[in-house]
Amino acid sequence: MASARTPRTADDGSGSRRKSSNAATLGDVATHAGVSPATVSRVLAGNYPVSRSARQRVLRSIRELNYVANTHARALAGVQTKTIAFVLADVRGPSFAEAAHGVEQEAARLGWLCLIGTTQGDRERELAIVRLMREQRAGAVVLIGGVADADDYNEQMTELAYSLRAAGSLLVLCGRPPLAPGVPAAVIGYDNEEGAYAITSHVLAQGHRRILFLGGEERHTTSLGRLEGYSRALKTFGVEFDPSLVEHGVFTRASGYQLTKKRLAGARDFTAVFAATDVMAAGVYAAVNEAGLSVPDDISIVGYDDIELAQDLRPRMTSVHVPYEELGRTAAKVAADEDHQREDWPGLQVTLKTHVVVRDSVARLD
Amino acid sequence: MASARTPRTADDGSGSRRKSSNAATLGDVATHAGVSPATVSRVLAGNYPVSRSARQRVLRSIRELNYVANTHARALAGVQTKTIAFVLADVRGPSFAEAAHGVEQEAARLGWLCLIGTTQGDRERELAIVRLMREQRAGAVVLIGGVADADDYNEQMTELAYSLRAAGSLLVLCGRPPLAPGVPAAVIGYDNEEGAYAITSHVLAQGHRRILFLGGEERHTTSLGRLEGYSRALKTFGVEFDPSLVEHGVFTRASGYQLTKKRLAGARDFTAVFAATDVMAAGVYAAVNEAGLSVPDDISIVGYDDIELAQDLRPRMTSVHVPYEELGRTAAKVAADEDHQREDWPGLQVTLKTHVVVRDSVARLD
DNA sequence: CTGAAAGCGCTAACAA
DNA sequence: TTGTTAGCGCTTTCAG
Repeated sequence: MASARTPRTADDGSGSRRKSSNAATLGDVATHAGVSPATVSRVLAGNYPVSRSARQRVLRSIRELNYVANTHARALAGVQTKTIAFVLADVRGPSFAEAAHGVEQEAARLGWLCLIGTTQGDRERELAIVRLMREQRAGAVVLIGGVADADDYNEQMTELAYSLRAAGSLLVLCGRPPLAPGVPAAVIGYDNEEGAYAITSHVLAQGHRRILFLGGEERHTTSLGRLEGYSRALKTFGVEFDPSLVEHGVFTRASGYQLTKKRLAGARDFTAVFAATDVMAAGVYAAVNEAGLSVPDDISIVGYDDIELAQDLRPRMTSVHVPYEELGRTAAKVAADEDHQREDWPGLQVTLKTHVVVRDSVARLD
Repeated sequence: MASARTPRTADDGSGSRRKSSNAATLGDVATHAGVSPATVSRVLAGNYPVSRSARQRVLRSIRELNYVANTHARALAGVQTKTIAFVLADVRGPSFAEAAHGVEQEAARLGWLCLIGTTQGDRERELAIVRLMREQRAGAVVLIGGVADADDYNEQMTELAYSLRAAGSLLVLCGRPPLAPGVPAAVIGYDNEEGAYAITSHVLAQGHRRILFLGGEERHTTSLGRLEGYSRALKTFGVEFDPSLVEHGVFTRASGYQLTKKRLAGARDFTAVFAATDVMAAGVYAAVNEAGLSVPDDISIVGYDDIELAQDLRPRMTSVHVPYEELGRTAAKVAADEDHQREDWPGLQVTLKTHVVVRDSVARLD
């Protein structure tokens, strides 16, 4: 019934400074149930013996007062907040979304909440957000996707890793290269280089020798890794690496489109295009079609990520499958595992496998 | 350089019970700067006069100690946390992602943090998450996308709206029908019915009379709205509504594919398909192609949402454009606006416009 | 302009 | 089994 606290109904409206909400507190529940706050806390936590009758009464009071525990108070009192923060460049990227979904799913399954922040690929903003997350005392901070590498990147990230750990939290790098050994961070990745090597090899095996590589920003770790795989495959096949066949843009459809259009306007000195992401590849398709050329007869195209879109493009696109959802899921699992709080936690590095999915976008050159 | 605080390096490992992190607190800063905690707080808040010299010292100490304010403590002390929670069915839905992006962008611009939760379209889970968000004392809770309407839905959501408001928070319904008038919630929407009416009219105007409607779950508000627009257009054109031309599934590519495949296996008694979402429509394309039929010569297809994919399908798909990003942006703006905390806040309802984007997926029947 | 002190709501010793 | 009692880190009166 009426709680013991003064109901601020009638006397309200005359600006009482503190706008404390009138939600029931643990103390209210205790009073209502005729027990001490500690007892209420104990039935809530369920980690301590409480008599049946007391528990019953408390539970009833909770229901009647519509009590909801205050997370902040709880956090302040020293309980690790079960929230895992994840940070990515842009929720709209299908592969990011897939990974985010994995994180979200697993986190929910484990009863964790997710905090999300996006950076638009801006390093500064990323750093700022991670700091913000630390301020929120998130149980872990998961960074999804590559970044534009810069001289001070490693240093700053390393510092963040330590600072997070000092706060009982954990830095999880997801789809991004590891920091120096010994730095307290978990790395959940897949091999960009390997996948790119495999798919480039596939294209080369079909007889192509002039393959245009469309990458993201020049120092973007993901782009870099894929470019390396590309050039290693070239080497394996005894084809000389031609820097003029490498273009840099960003990981969007528009960028893939622009870049391709530009190249198509010049001498057509390539027979295939390897777009660093499927999304970029969609732009390549559009530009090639617009130029009145056919895929794969005139230009072969391959992508990377194997998002759903790859099956909707016509002809269906050959791509490198990356288990993004599992990546996210694993990240969440690691984040939620309290093991990493142990003094002697050895760090963790998981590398997931990728594989080429062959479809119809590469022509055999004879 | 070296901080003044004790580095917990050597003497550690002997399990100190409370695993309080060694992060600097406001008190530490105060001591370091030789002022009182209150002064530090004032400097931080910047809402009260503080002498130049004191401010200088405090600022320096903050920097030197690498101090980060504890959000939870702050929240507990009564400051509204600048976090806006948003809840959606699945981050992977491109239209949701777009809206989420809008929320995120605007929130970031305003200095707010985003909390995210996904429901997989499960009503129970949605309710649970909103409660969780309330527990987090989020400044606002934004619900993105429709839900499967049920008898008690309105009642429960209304209760939530009041309970959120009581906690100084706000319920924002985004792309979902309003609750009863007077309920303290903001509604940012677009007209599902109108858009569906427009695009169905377009198809009818091209001479089609038998249009298969592929919807989501039967009581899903979004699906429902679109179905209504569909049947109203039919009526306008004097075409009788045929329930056998309506199929229900879920808003995924796979569902669109299955449904279409099933219908294609039977008598082909339709010349066009209106998929309730573009994502479903992609599945329709796949099934139609697989059956050896051509779009739009054999089957015309239209979608709804106008996501990027619509331009990548071949032929490019006619669809209803929904300003999802703006939807999200508006939601965030409303959420962050403290106006809604006023006693006499009148509620808010915004309806954004949609429009049909005509591409190449509808054949003219003569 | 500054400091002391009283909480915000909860948890976790420590006693009983 | 239960209650009492300190805090967690910050904000904000209320006095200087």
